[in-house]
Parts: sequence; C-alpha cells; structure tokens
Amino acid sequence: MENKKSVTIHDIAKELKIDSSTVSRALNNNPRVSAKTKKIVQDKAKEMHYQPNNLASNLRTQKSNTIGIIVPHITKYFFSTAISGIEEEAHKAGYNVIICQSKDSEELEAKNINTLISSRVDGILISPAIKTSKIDHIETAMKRNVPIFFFDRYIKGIETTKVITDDRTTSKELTLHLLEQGIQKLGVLAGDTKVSIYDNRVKGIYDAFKESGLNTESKLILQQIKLDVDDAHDAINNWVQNKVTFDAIFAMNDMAAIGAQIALQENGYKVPDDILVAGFSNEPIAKLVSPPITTVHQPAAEIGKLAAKKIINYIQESDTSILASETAVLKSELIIRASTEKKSTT
Amino acid sequence: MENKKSVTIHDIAKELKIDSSTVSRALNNNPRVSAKTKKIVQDKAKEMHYQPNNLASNLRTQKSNTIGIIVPHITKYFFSTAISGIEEEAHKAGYNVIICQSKDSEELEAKNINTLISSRVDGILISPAIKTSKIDHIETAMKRNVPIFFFDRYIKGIETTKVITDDRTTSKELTLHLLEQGIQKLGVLAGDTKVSIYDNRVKGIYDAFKESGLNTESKLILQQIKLDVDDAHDAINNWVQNKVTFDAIFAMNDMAAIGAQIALQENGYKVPDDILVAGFSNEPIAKLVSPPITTVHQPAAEIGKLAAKKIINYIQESDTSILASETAVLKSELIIRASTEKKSTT
DNA sequence: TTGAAAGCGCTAACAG
DNA sequence: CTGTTAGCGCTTTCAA
Repeated sequence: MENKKSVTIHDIAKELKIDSSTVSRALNNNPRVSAKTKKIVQDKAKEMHYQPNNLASNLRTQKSNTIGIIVPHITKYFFSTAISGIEEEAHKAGYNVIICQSKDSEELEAKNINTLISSRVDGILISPAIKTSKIDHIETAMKRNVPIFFFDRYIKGIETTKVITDDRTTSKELTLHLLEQGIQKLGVLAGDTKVSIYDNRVKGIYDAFKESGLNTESKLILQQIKLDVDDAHDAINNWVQNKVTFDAIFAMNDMAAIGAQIALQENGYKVPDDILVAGFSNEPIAKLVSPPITTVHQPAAEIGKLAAKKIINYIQESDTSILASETAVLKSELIIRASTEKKSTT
Repeated sequence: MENKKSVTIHDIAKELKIDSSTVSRALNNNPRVSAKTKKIVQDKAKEMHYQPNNLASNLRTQKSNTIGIIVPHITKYFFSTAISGIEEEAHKAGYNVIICQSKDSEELEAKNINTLISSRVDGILISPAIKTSKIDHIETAMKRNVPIFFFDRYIKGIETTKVITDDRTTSKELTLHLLEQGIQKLGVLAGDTKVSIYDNRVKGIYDAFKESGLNTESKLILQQIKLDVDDAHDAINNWVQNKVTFDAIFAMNDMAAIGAQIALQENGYKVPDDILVAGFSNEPIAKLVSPPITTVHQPAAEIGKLAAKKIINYIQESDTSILASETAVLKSELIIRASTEKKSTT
C-alpha cells in the first residue's frame, strides 16, 4: 500500500514536460488547446489513473456541484422515492447530493442547513419538518445566496420555488367519491394541519362537503393524530369504545389507513361493507392488504426530478436571473380499490 | 441580495486586527490560544455570521469528513433504514454522508465509486450490486487508500471489513420451524445466489434439512426469481398450474412472500391451513397483511450504525494501523406469525 | 496554442 | 500565546 499521494495535474504535467495549466485545460476539454495535446494528456491521465480532486476545483471555482437534500425521514417510502428522483436527475447533470434527515425536528433541520452551507452546497431542496414554525434558518440560507427550494411540503410565507402536488383537489375528489357511496358520517384521521400538505388535504375535504351541500357539523368528525399504524389503531379503538358513529374513514396517509382498517376488523366491522376506508400516498403496501385500500397516488419520483431540474437550472443561470419564485403543481391521482366500494354498489 | 461574498477568517481577523491564523486556532478551540481571544473571536464570528468553508479546510487537511454510501436501491426499506443508521452515527462524529444508488448495476456502481473518490470521501460503505462479478472498481478504491467496507451484502474474495447478519443460522432456524409443522414439501423462492445474502439463506435451508435427516431431493423445490411481489406471484401461479405440490413457501424476502401469499389465496388455498408462508427481512408490511407473515428481523439500523462506527474508527486511526479485515456478524431474529402456524397446532 | 503566476479559504509548521 | 509563511490541487487571467 504505497500509493500514499494521489496523482495531480502537476504529476502528469511533469511527465509530459508541459505546464499544469495546459493539462487542466486539456482535461476540461477547453477549446484553447490543440486536439493533439488534448489526446496526449488524456491518455496519460488514464494511464496514471488520474482522478480529479473535486475539493480543489470546487474551492477554486466556488461551487461544489453538490446539492443538499433535507427530508423528515429517509425511511418513508414517499421521501426515499423522491430522493431517488432527485439523485437521478442530479447525477445526470454532474451533481452530487448530500442527504440529511430532520427527523421532523426544527433544531436538527437548522443544524442540517448549517452543515450544508459549510459544505458549500450549490442549493438545497427541503421538505420541512412538521414542527418548523420558525423560519430563521431557512432565511439564513437564502441570505447567503444558497437557493433553497421546497418540495412536497412547504412553509407559508417564504418566497421561493416550490414543487408540490394538488393535494387539495385530489383530497376533494376522494371525499366526493366517499360521499357518493352514500355514507352518513365521515371520520377523518388528519395530520398536523400546520404542515402544508395536511392542511390542504383537510381543505379538500371541506371543499367536497361544500360542493355537495352537506353539513360538516353533523356529517364529519375529524381528529389530528400522528399518522402511523399504531396511533390510527388507537384512535379507532377510542372512537369505537366511545360509541362514536361513522361509516367511512379517510386517513391522511396509508399507514394510518391500514392501522384503522385493522382496528375496525378487530372490532368486528367489515371493510367495505360496514365501513369504508381510504388512505393517501399510494404506498406499495396499500394494495397488498385485505381489502386493498383506496388511496391517492402522488408522483414522488417526478416531484424529486422536477425539483432537482429546477434548482440546477436556477444554479446554472443565477448569475443573470432574478430570484424566481414559482410554484409547480404536479397532478396526483385517485386510485379506487376495494376498501371503498360497497358490494351493493358493485 | 448583496451578500455576494461570504465572510472568511480573514475578514474577522481584519475586524479584530489580529492574524487569521489566530482566528483559525480560536475557532478550532486550539489550546494554544488564550481563553480571552478565543471568546472575542468566537463572538465576532457569530456576529458576522461566519460559516466555515469546509471545501478549503478539507483541501488543506486532505480529508473531507465525508463518507460515501452505495446501495442498490435507496427505496428499499432495509437500505433506507441502514442508511438512516449510518447517517446518525456519522453526524454524531462530525461526518457528512453522500449517498449513491447502484440500481444493482455494475457500471453505475463503478461510476459511483469514481465519483466518491473524486469527492475525496474518507471512506466508502457499500452493499454491492447483484450483478457485481468484476471487482476491479472496488480494488481501485482500495489501492487509492480509501477504505471500502461492506455492509449486509459482500463480495467473496475481497479482504476487508464486513458488517453482516447471521442469515445462514436464522434461515436454518426458520426452515426447522417449518419442518416442525410437519410439512411434506417446501417450496423456496430464492434470490440470485451469486449474492452473498441469498447464498447464505439457501445454505441455511440445506443445513436444516441435513440436521433433520431429510432428503432435499424429494422434500424441496427451489426456484430463483426476482424477489418482488409480481415475480413471486407469477412463480406461484406457475407452480399451481403445473401441479407442483408443496405445502409451505419460504420466500427470501417479504415482498416475495406477500406476492406468494396473495397468489395462493387467489387460487383458493388457505394460509396457513393449506400452505404455510414465510418471508425474510421483517418489513413493516409483513405484519399488516392477512395473515401476518412469519419472517426474520434483521437489525438494519444497527448494521448501519456499526458499519459507520467501524469505518470512522478506521479512518481516524489509519495512520498507524494495518489494514484490518474483520467480519462483524449481527444476530437476526426469527419472528413467527400466523402465516406459519397451523390452527391444529395451536 | 501554451506558459507563468496568482489565489480560492483554510491549516500548520516554525519563529518569536 | 500570537504572527509569518507556505501550500493543499485546481482554474484562470494575462502574456508570450
């Protein structure tokens, strides 16, 4: 193991008895170098197993060719899929990605942003933490001229580019679908409405009720929970024990919908015959449980790709352009499955 | 937006009329600087919103404080959980992580390694692609003195540290459990046995048969498939159509197990009464389908954490130590659920 | 088309 | 305890 030092452009310049700047130009395909020397240099580089030192060139050029990603939880299918999309697009454009988890904590999120700034990322794509109420850390980044774009979730009142889905519309569609099945009372397991996406989904529900001329007072019961299997399970058990009546559940993500469905089945209810169940996000699991659960497909990979494209575009043209604040809305899609189709309706 | 240039240690040195090297030392808590100036400098730094430029210090110190991760698919629950573990441990130690997906492709994997080397990561944690048969790209990294450790999957014949689970043992346990239920013929949906983990799981099955004195010729049927829901579904349908007999399925991951279970149910078989079904990996979904599926819990987060700890340790002490090649084996755990417990047995 | 020289922001000898 | 100085590997004027 004696390859202590890695080979630099100076090493290959020395070998070729030319200047390192020429080597640099040749390697970067600069037109101001003859095709001949270009070839010689490139061959030599390969022969010597030259591997450019990004650290150095990044320092020199003041750009890291890296974009930072901050998500609440990398293990959630939606986010890992979105990240996958970002990564693909970034690599295509010659960018690396650094990924951070906020664990839905404001402090961690602020810390992550500082780390990313220190690493001199060229831009940040963030889906903010639930608890994010302060926005200082985000504005810090913007003040430093590192662009920070939102994807999926966003914070109201911050002027920047967002890539989101039309949750509100599709939530309304889903609610209308449930109402059309002739339900009497809808139980909603909602997420924290301080988070943009849950807020929009709730608004979509109200839109549907309004459009149908129905009274939300008597026909709707809504509870905010932590949207996971266990909490949804508990919430439903509570409702059942307290004799709360309802004949449909709209849970704002699929894991909660599954938890709800299992709780209902444990309590002897049949889905969909007695009670309908719907979720949101179209996790792979939603179609594998029994009955398969009606949900909303969100184009996670596309969101990631588009967000990546937008920020890379912005980075590469930012010398001239004004700070663009733009909202791209991707369509999500209602997927109706057995959990919301009463047999009588079939 | 006029904060064009970010503040450097020279800026704060100028303000304080001291030398930038003193500032550097103060910021790094170097003992060779008085507590007084340390405080002055740190206050000033905060006041000026100084944010260190890692690019520069990394170039200078020849370390990036970054570790690279390569996994086949970031969207698989096992890997995203492992990554989450790596990330946590890395951040704790002041390291960033750069994540790459190989998409199970050898070319992409090689490319990823080059990218990571160019980014001068201090070390690489990899779970290699299925198709990886050539090992040049991995040896390239090692030759360059960037440590590259395996986690979960590994490539035989490469001497380096691995963090893996005792798949073989637990696979044997699982098989014994199935045999104890009095089954006549076990159908195995295996992954590509060129991949270490699947190879080990198959070996565990044979271990169990041997220990039970059973004949694998007549009591075992094994097919290699792509381990996902659809392929497993198809495979089972094929077996059923071709009148292959079996009364238990051992699929080498949970998604395949679920696909198999659904196919069986569609064909009118009852699980577990007619046929037992078991999976592997303990994805969250496995306990949510009906019946819940027996599986093997692998400590993904712990694998990630341990791998991170080991490589960071190695990086920080590598000046003195010889290349250590060590294999850490974490225990996985058999989780028995309804899908393999015949009612008569209960 | 090529070379010389300066410098990105930071750290680390070495002096004092 | 603090300052001086040099240099990490690369890019980029400016001159030739």
